Amino acid sequence: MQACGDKPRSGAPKRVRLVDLAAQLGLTKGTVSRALNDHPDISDRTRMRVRKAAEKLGYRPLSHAQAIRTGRVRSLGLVLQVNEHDAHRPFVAEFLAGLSQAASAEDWTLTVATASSDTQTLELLDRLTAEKKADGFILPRTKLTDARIDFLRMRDVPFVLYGRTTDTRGCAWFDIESEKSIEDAVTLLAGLGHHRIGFVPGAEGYTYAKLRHDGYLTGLARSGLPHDPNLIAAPAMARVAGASAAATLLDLSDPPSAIVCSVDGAALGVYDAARHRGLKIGTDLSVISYDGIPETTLLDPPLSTYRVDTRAAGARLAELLIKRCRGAAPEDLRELGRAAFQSRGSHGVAPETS
Amino acid sequence: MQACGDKPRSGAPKRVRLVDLAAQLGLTKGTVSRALNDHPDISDRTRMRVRKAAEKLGYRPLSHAQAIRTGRVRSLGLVLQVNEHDAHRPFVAEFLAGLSQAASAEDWTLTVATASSDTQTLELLDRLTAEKKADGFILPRTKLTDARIDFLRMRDVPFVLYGRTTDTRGCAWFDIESEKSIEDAVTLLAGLGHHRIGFVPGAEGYTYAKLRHDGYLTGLARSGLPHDPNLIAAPAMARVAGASAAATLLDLSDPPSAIVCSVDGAALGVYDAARHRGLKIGTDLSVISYDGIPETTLLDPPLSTYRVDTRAAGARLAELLIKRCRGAAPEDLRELGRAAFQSRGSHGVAPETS
DNA sequence: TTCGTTTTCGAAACCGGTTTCGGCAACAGC
DNA sequence: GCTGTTGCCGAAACCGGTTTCGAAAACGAA
Repeated sequence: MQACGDKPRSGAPKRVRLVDLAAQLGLTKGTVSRALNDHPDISDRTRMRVRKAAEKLGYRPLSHAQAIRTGRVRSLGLVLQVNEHDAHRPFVAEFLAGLSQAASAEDWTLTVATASSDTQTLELLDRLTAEKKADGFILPRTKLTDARIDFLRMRDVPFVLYGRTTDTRGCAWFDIESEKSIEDAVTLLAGLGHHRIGFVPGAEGYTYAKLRHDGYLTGLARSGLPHDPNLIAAPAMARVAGASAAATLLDLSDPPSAIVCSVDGAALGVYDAARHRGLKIGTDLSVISYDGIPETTLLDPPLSTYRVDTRAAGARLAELLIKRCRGAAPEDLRELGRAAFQSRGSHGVAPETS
Repeated sequence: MQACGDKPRSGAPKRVRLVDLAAQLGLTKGTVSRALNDHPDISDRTRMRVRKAAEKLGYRPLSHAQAIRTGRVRSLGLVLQVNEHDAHRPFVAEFLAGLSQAASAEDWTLTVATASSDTQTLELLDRLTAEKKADGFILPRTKLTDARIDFLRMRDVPFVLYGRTTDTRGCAWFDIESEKSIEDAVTLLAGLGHHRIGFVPGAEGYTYAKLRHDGYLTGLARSGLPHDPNLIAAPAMARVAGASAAATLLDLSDPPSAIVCSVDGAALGVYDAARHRGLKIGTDLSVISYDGIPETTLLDPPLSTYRVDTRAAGARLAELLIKRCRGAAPEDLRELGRAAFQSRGSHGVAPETS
């Protein structure tokens, strides 16, 4: 039973402020504040006494009241772009879970906004930084040259990339080395006897698209296969574009016996194109893709793909950004991870007719 | 070219505060503040002059500095529960888009946290309200008796339900009348000659699960069909549970010729169970479901389902909650919407052998 | 015992806004 | 011409914390 004044059945128990706590203890609010924030000029005895009283009275500082002096709101910003390709839609929940869980662990929160264009994304970053709704930002889906990075760099606002970029000055990042996975896929297929391996790139401009493209070429080189530009289709992020990309490959006079896709969304379309031509996935045509979206298990046969642990990525990004906001140098906050291959039924040995 | 002091090439242009703006205008900060907030005791001439200067200098108040006096941080809180059933995962991106877009339109932001249990959800609500990280909360997936509602009601914190609940005191809400859709589905199937229509309920405890169950019963009654308790399977939210629920229905001595699912996730499993028994969906067995997740178009045949415009729902909820935070009575903030039927290939006339 | 440190805390300024209060000037009414 | 409003703005308090500064008290060394 906390010693509440004499309001008998007031629904909302009055918030306890720093001064209340101080009065209760016979100290000044400055002293109490320093005690709670572990300043060295407070005796251990007092510090403990204050802690216990704060606990008992349920004192919790208002974050915006702290922010006014410290300048820090303890919040991570995230501007999601939801329009264009809906390919990354499925990851959002997992990504959020990782971010917010890691943020909560440090008593931070997550401020989310969504934009439908690059311009609107910059406007939102502008507003969020101007009003100081967040201390720093997570930038997903980074491009080779990325306007968000330029903007935040100019304003001296901390940020962490989920991806990489060309101009690395002041950049911290966490990224999955998808290029290694694509390279692996090519090597694996070559080992199964495939000589002609097609590739469906991701959307132009994004760093990961270029890296996966590079990974494809590296895989070919490592396997001693020639590079035929005809085997590289048009970029595709989703089912329909994937189908037409696969169509151009399969209609070649010398079509590939295997196709590697940069993203699972495109692979969905590859299945369509193959079905349409009477090709059986896994025997007539091998497909390996990347991402690990839930639909891949629904396909027949299930799609072999490299699965990204999006939740873990989010968690790591949050940790890095918090460190960055606390003053760590961006050069010390650069990490890479790997996707995990899910070997399922969509790839097999090359057909003999090849 | 703004008249900046004399720092020549400083990367970060110094933030302009209220006092700076006031000094520039030869006014006091109190006057400027009142001018910007449209107080009636400021002349139009001054108000205009202040506005223009604020625009020119790019003045944006710090939201946490305002909050300290006003008590409002202009932020909507959302605690997502991501663990248990991953059935709602696909909606998250759309829901967020709706919420944050409507919030942005009013210059508010969205604070998101994720929990993996009911207890953790309450802990997060506790922390977010204690630190005042949000002015109010959106409560998705409401239950018949919901601890979150009790908690927020007790603390006098504004909230809006995405769903309904039993004890409506102090509750504002927006919800889709899914019970009407389920009722429609049953009626539609009965009209196609189905006499025995099975039902796969949603997870127990959630209001929508009970409502959809009610809708099923209403649909039967309206169609003059008898209610056979054997036709109601165990609750299922996802593919595996859906498959086993469908199995028990299909293995009845007098199995249904149609199955209505409370959620699309369960319907995925119904397809599995049907395939396993050599039943052709759409002819041997009709299936109609609810939600409109993307996977439904991938199925063969595509699943007939009632699609919810999750983005629009999010947008409306944000608008309602902002009104609620501004003092509107909860009783005036109660709205209902409808899902849209996507008639696809998974339902048809009842087989004659029935 | 005395003097210089060190420890510990109170007092007050401070952060950047909002809100209250009071007074001056302009204006109307008689 | 004098008073009573009204319009408009300055001055200062205020919100709830954090941080600085200085002084009293405790401590150690000589």
